[in-house]
Amino acid sequence: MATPLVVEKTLSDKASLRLTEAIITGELQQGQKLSEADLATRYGISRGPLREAIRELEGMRLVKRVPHAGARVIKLDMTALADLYRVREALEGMACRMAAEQMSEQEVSALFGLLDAHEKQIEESGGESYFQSEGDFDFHFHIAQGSRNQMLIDLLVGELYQLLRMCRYQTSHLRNRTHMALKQHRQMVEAIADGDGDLAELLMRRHISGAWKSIKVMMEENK
Amino acid sequence: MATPLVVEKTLSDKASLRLTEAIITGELQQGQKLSEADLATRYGISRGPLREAIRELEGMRLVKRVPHAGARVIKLDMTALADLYRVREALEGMACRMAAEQMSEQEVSALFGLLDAHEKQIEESGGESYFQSEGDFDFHFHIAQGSRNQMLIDLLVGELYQLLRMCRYQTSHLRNRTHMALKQHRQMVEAIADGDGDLAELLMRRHISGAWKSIKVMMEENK
DNA sequence: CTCTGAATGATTGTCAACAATCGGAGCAAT
DNA sequence: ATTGCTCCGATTGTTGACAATCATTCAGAG
Repeated sequence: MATPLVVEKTLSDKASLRLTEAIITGELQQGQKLSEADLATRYGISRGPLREAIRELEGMRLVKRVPHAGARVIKLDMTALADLYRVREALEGMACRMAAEQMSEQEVSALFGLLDAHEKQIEESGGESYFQSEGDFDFHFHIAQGSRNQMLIDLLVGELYQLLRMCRYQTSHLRNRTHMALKQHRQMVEAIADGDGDLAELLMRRHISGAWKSIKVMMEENK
Repeated sequence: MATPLVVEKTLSDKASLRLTEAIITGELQQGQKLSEADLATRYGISRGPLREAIRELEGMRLVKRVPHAGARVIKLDMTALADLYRVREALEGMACRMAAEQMSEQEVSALFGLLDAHEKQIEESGGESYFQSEGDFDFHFHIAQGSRNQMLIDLLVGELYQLLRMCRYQTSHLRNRTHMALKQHRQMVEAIADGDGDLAELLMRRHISGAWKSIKVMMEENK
């Protein structure tokens, strides 16, 4: 395959990526104002491309912009997180259903392989949660791909997963339910292997609403 | 109500609105290239704001942009439409469930009033389809609002409904199922009035998947 | 005749200066 | 002391010129 090794990117695209990472990792804190002049000089570009990058982030719902007053990083409060998980429940549920209807056998066996690898990682790291979080993204990413629905894929991978990563950074001190999650993932893949769309969607929705309930109580405890 | 009569908007925001309408109404045809210089002079603004507007449309999935090659209006082919209706099924289904769980009595009775008004319109216009299409938007808009989920509302109203309007313009020659749709709307509102989230979601999903099947066969006939 | 590749024109990407707008400090009047 | 006004600095919005990139054309070699 002759894909170019270096994909030429535009300055605003690069700035968009950098800003995205800065927001997700908390380098730019929630609610913080984005100063065009400051960021432009810091990134060594002019304000033109930077403004376009901010417009792009606005489309990804990472910043909110108000005319003549600038852009601010969104605040992921409880309400916003509740909204996010509800939307995920709907979209990922549908993705899981469609994956069950359309994934090839190879993809399904690749999913099984992924689960085994995750299990191994969890055992080796003694329940260390970081790897499982990465593994969780892996899993959901593959399910989304399996739906064959490009709009669904774009919404999940391009927008919601960024917000989810932001949430994970914020709540990284909370231990997460790795074993429970892995078990649920396995159940889903089995439903997918059976081509059982109804069950696959049901399981994914339970998985996500369960995750939300767990996060919610933990956040209320630690607050 | 003391909303300001003249809302000061930025040039790129105005350009964004104009472009959106131009794309939805077909003034800018599907797949057509957007020339920055041409559009800028036509709208009487410079290329800076116009570029930002295009970035915004990209976020709404109305155009696709490729670096150094410009932006083109998306093409709503069968695949894209199928994807769209599937995503709508998931999101509006969830919205309908949440509306059933959270709408106030006043909102529910307002919904009943809306249905009566639509019925009257349909009878008066003898099944004229245009009003029903507008009425359909009204209905789905109110359901989305009733979910109280801002992310869901933004996704549906800000992105998907624009694509849907574009689709309606494209298929306006096809007669649509006004009476069937009205009946289904009424069933949904009754489920919402009962606070029956399960049923409300089920009905909405059937409503949308049914609409898609109907559109699909009509498009295949007329092709 | 076909294919390669260099010149060229058109289009997009970037920049720095200029204009418009907002928010707050300071001051005066009640 | 508080309210309202004015001015001013800071920030965002806009512009036109300049640089970089792509697509096309056309000349020439095989």
